[in-house]
Amino acid sequence: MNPLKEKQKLIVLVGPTAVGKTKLSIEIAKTFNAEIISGDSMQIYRGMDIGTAKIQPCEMDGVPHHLLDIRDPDEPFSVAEFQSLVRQKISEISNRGALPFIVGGTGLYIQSVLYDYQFSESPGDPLYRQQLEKIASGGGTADLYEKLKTIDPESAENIHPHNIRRLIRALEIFHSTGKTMSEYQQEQNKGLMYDTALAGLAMERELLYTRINKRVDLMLQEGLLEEVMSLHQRGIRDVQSVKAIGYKEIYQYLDGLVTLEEAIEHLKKNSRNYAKRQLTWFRNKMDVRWFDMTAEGEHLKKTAEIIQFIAGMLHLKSNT
RNA sequence: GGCUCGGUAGCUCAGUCGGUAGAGCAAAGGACUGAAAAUCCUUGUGUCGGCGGUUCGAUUCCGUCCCGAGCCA
Repeated sequence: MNPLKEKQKLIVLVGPTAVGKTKLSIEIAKTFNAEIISGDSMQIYRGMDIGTAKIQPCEMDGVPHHLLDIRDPDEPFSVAEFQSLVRQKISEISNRGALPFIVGGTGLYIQSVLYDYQFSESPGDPLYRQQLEKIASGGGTADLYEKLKTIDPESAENIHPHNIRRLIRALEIFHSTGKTMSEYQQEQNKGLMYDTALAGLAMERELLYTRINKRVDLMLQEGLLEEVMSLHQRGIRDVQSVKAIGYKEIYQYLDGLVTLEEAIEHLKKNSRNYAKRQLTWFRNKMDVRWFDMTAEGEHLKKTAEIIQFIAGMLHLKSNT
């Protein structure tokens, strides 16, 4: 990037699932004439609305939304694609004089946009991947790890020997490009790519979990079961989309492996565990300014604080 | 009212022939560069129902009380 050129401004709102990002994002977007880019790995899929808690058109209140419903559930997607799509969107939105505003909960995806993540030219080699998976499932995981240690000791340091998925990817990068994963990482710049206001919503854990449990019940009332059944009936299985929380658990029920009650319990538990993983990422990998949304009575006050923080960071005037 | 069985981690329970305890699940913390709502790593959680007694020492044995379940009246 040209160092003389000013960085583009960007608002980012992160937080764990069910913390209330969607509702707040509309208020913020309207204040700053912003357009929202979804930072969510599962809301990209068409027909997966209830289970991903996707915003409904009637809730958007005129705020443009991007990167929702851009794939069918049987299509693959990746961080690298997300990164390049979002970079494009940020430029487009900036060029038309609006503010780009990323809202979502997928840490890696958002991180790859904010920072200069350099992905290899290799999107993946399914055949090679299958070979390695076969070796791994045949008890050869340790051999794969030894192999990685010889070709890319630095990455091997960072990957646990049992983490087969990341192990295979690291080997795959070298196999198809001749360069190691750590070489790619060394080429990237450390700083933020944009002039960023990064806000995060937090909440007392107990309340967050209560909200998650309640939201799952609400999703069921709204027809989650039917939504998942229609994917199931279309024969969609063993793909990324259907591994999403809310879908994989109900698939187990539809396949007769568990009762509906068990599926719902798993769904709630997986959502809770997911929220915790999200928080781990945001806390430790991102420089987030946190806002505690625990007290419901202070919602207005907190919203004002967030708006003030964004305006201050980006030297903006809000149009309220 | 009598008898029997039980009360140990947030839950379900195991155990200690007397030296203050452990599994599963839940939970907490962490890692993460083309599957990330994925994948993977680490870790506890305790007045062993209350009060007395015996004992150097009781969660364990004895007494008593409280609570729950069952049977008898």
